[in-house]
Amino acid sequence: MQEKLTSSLEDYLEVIYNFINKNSSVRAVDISRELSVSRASVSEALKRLAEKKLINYGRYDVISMTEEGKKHAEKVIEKHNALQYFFEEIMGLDGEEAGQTACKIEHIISENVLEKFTALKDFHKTNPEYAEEFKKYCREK
Amino acid sequence: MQEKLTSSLEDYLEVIYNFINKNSSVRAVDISRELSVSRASVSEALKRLAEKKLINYGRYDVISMTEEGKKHAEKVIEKHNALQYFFEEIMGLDGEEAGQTACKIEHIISENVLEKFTALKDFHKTNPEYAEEFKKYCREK
DNA sequence: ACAAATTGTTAGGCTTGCCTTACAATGACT
DNA sequence: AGTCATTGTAAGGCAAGCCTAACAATTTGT
Repeated sequence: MQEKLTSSLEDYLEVIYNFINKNSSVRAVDISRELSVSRASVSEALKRLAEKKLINYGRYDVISMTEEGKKHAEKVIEKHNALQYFFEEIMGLDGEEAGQTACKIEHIISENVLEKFTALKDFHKTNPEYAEEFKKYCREK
Repeated sequence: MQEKLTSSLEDYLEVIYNFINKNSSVRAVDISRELSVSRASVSEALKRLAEKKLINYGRYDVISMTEEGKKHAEKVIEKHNALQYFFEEIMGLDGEEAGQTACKIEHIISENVLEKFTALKDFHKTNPEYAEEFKKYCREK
C-alpha cells in the first residue's frame, strides 16, 4: 500500500500534514516558505502528490489529504520523532542539529529500523541511567 | 578543505578507495559492477571526480586517488564503520540491513554526529553490559 | 599477429528537482 | 467595481544521475 516516495515528496507531505493540523489549511505559499523553495516548485510537487493520490488538489483548489497521504505523512513524522529523541536525548546533540539530522534520516530508515529506535526510546525512558552513563562518558573524554 | 560531494560521488569514491586498497587497482567496470550502474555512468562520475581533483584520471587511463580524495574516502568509510557497528552490535540488526542503512546514512551525518557514534561505540566496548541490557529488553517485548 | 571479447567513451534521452520570468486568478481595500 | 498586492501556474532552463546504443581502444587467446 505505502508507495515509495522521494525524500523531497515526503518533505512536502510532512509540511502539508503539519500545517493542516496546526491551522486547518495550507496554501502553496506556506509550503514554499517552510521549505525555502519557489512557489513554482511547490506547484509541481502538489501536482505529483495529487497524481499519486496522496492529496486532493486541482488548479487553484484547496489542499486536503487523502487517507493514504495522511498515513504516509504520519509514518514519516513517527520516524522523525523517534530520531529526534535519539539524537537529542540519548546522543546529547542540541535540538537544532538533532532536528536537522532527523529530517534527513527519516526518509531513509525502514520500518524495521524505526521499531528499533522506538524500542531504544522506550528502553531509555524506563532505564535512563544507561544514557546518563554514556553522557558522563562523553563529558569525561 | 573537504569539499561537499553528492551521495553518489561519495559512493564512487568509496568503491574506488576500497578496490585500490584490496587489489591495488580499479577498472571502471569493477566500479560499474559494484554499484550496479552502467559503464557509461561510471565514465561520467570519474570525469566529475577528476574535475574535483579527488582522483587522477584521463581517457583510458589508470585510476589513482589524490591525497584529497583519499582523505575524503577515509572519512566516509569511518562514518560507515561507526554506523555499521551501531546498527549491528548495538541495535541488533542483521549485518545486511545494518550495512544498507549505514550506506545511506554515511552521506548525511556531520563530523559532530560521527564523533557521537564513535563515542557510543567506545562506550559500548568498555561497558558492554548496557547494550546487553537493551538487547534483553528487545527480546522480552 | 589477428580475431574475438572485454572495456571505456560518446551521444542522445529520460526523470527529478530546482530555478526565473511572465502571466493568470484571487483577495482585499477603498 | 476597480485597483493593487498576493498567490498560483505555465513555460523554459539547468544540473545530477541514471540509461541504451553505437563506436573506439585495449586485452586475451590461439
